[in-house]
Amino acid sequence: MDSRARWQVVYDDLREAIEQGKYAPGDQLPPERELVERYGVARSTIRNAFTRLEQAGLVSAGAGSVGRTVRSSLEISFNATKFEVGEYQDDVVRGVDQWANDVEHQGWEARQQVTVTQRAAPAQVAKWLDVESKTRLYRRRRIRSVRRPGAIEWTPAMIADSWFPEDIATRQVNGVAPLLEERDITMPGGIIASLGIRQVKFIDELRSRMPRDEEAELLLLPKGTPVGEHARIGIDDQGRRVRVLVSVFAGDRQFVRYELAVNQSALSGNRGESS
Amino acid sequence: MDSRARWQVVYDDLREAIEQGKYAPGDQLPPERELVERYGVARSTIRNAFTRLEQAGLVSAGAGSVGRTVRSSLEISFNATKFEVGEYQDDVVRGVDQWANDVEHQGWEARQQVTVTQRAAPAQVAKWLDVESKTRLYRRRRIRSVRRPGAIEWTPAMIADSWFPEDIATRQVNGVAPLLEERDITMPGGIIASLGIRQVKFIDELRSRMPRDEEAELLLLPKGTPVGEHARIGIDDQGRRVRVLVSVFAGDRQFVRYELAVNQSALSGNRGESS
DNA sequence: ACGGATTTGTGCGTATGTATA
DNA sequence: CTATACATACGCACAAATCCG
Repeated sequence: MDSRARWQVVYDDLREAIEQGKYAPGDQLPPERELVERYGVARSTIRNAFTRLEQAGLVSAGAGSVGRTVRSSLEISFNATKFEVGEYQDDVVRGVDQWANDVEHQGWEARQQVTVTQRAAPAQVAKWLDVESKTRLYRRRRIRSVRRPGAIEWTPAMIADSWFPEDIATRQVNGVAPLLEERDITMPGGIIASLGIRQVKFIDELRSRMPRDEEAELLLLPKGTPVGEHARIGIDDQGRRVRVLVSVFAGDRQFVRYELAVNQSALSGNRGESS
Repeated sequence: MDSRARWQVVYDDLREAIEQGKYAPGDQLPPERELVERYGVARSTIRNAFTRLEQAGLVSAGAGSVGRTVRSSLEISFNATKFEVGEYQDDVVRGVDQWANDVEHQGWEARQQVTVTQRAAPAQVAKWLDVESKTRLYRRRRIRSVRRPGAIEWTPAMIADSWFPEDIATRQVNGVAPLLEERDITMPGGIIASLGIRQVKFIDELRSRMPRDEEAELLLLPKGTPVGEHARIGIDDQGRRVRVLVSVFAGDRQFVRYELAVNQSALSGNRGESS
């Protein structure tokens, strides 16, 4: 009758039940033992179905009496056009940067932890900055976390790594090199501008990929959760690539937003759009 | 000595070998049977390790003599600022749209298959278009594929679904409704403009998520491959949301690119950027 | 066109370890 | 401490896909 594999029958049933809301986000799913009885199959078959539900991002697991539960998504947006490019009004007095500002407008509390290290450029970073691979660079890492006001637990939401060539990272203002300070810093116009660098253009690249092991650990990612990678390359008025900001965020917690005004003259001169 | 689980020893060894290039993209990995002997563990333990390598996107599998192979990435970029917004010059005579144009500049051949259906708005689409859920809409789907010149096989790269309200989808030019035509259409200024609609603003949302079953099938995604979802909402001069273009692409084949000019006046008036 | 060899896919049963409430 | 539930691990058997001669 049913040509589907046994694990797939279980998979389809559970998936349908979840999508129809019979199990709400956070609900506990039946334990393996119970499904073994209900379907009359081996435990490994049930586990196969669950493994795939985890891969599909619908279910997460924890040993003990938590069992398997339906995943929920937080859906925080991050506006990449307002960020740096546009009209954001930040609060230097409160020491809040633009990401935090954006997130707080959506009803979250935000914080970040900063670490600065010197290290050889990974291949991809070298390509972005247009330098030799393994050039010594400075990496300013910010682990950004959010929580609902009143909540106790912080949820890590983003790893934001800025990479700088040595001469830029070590530039000083008033006797200190702000990019090397391991704390949350805000400066009028942004740190980079305060160092006398005029960024005139950004190139953004956005990718969807599976996390590296380190990222999965830092972001507390359940198995099978993809990440978004947002790389912003800053180019100054000399055409030099002065830094790249690589933001890695959990796909189930955050998305990126752009707002673009249509260039009417370009559009009318344009030809052939097959929307 | 080694507190790692047995499967993890195998996982770490293989992962390191792949990352160090001992197995190049496309290379075949040792079969399960051989690793069972080498490590002296059960086959299910080896399979556990491989399952996680597949989840991490490093390895893909196929029964028979193909065995397990190291995955490669194609890395096609897709410029979201030039697309519709910017200065692209397309070729109406050749009937090439902007996506194809972009891809062909990177040395690929491109084609797309178009299907148009009428259907109830899914919840997410309804939110994007700001209409009631289940409103009848038209969906214009384009399956976009690429290949290297000279190659035989087409690789599906993107599912591009445009959703329109009924009154817009059925609008006619010269007696035909171009949005309902199931073929590749290009028009001067784009189809939408030719229908008398002036889009003045786009809102783009980008997400990283696991594919739905249908998407995995259409894009021939190996297990554990995430997708990028790029939604472009078009807003006309009345403030109406006239369409949403939802592009779903394989994370291992394509990424999105934006080029942004920095608004210097906004930036200098801006305060507090903690790059 | 077919058959055999290889390799992964599916499935069973069982046992023990580990995390959680 | 204990019951529950998932994690890891062993071994076995047969099915299905693929490639090659």
